Amino acid sequence: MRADARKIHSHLFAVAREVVAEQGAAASLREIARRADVGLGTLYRHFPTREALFEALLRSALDDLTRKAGELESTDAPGEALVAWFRDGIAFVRSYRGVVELMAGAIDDPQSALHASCTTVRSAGANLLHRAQATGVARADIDGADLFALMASLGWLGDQAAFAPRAGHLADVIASALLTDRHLRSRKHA
Amino acid sequence: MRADARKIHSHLFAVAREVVAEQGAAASLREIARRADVGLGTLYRHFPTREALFEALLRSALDDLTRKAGELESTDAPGEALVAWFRDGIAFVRSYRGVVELMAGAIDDPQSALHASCTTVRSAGANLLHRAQATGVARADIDGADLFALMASLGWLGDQAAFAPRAGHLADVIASALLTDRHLRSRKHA
DNA sequence: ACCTGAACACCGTTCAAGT
DNA sequence: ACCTGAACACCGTTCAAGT
Repeated sequence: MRADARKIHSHLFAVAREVVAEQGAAASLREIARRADVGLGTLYRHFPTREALFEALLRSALDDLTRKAGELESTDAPGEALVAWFRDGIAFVRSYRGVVELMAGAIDDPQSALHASCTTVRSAGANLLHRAQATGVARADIDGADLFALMASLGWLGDQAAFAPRAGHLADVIASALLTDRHLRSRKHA
Repeated sequence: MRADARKIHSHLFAVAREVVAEQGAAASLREIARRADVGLGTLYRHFPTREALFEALLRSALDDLTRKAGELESTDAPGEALVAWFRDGIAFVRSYRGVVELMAGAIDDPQSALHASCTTVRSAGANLLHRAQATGVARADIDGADLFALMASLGWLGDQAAFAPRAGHLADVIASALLTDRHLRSRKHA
């Protein structure tokens, strides 16, 4: 990439982060180009799709989330690790208002620039889930895709003004539903 | 209303139902007017907002849902009634793809034409929830707003192609989380 | 009393023309 | 090699003009 292009790229990235933080994932691409003082075609050249832009915006938070799953696996008990990561996952999908819609559309679409990111998150969660299921503390009738869907639905709740105040509490309710009685009893006795 | 206007009104209603069934709640209003062979301003005259149109489209299904809550209260045990109505509620919010977003926006906005419809649904559910809580079969730490939010989130899952296949199963998982151990034990012994 | 559709202010996406 | 912005095909919403 030419030096001037690299400069525009990072400028666009910074402006996009700002606009998306303000207006959410449905922000107008025209508005981003406008604020960056760049032709609309230039934005498309650097980020050919909305998904490509978000892939860039989310990359570092995504890497953090994947790393976190590994850490929790070595530091926490299976049930606690699963629930803690579930919360981190919800926080991640709430990085930007509306991003969860983009992720829901990408998880089953190999063409999407966000596809790999989404499947990585799903796998990281599936690992923690399987570990918790193997020790009998997580219910056996859900899989990694279910865990991802539940995370997404809680992210969506947080995006809706009317539901956001209760989203945290509902995350607790659902997190507890991931665990088995055996786990819940053992925590009471601890 | 003049006779010709009444005729156009019911024609618009029928065409809107058709287009929305095909394209979801985000369908273009222009497209509806076009297919109805009516000026765009005429659509706006009959249904001044998207919410007003959906209020009309959903009215009868909404009435059914409210009546159903009363019926279940007199025919079913508190826990079973709650869970059965929870499923009906999810089916209702799934009447049309994307309608759940409209409802989420309306529940806390008294200006919305859908506001009354949404609060009616929420109340009907709250009654069944309170009854189940009074007999100790539903967990005490959720309220009618939580129940409504959970229904909405499951409706949203059903709207996402990637999540829809598991939405039914996830509804089971969450429905069971609404109930207490006491209820679940009593069912096992039955 | 009711209907019409042009007008306005926006979108996303593409691509010939410029530097 | 890269950037530009007009062009195209859409939106939602309003409102003067018509019947």
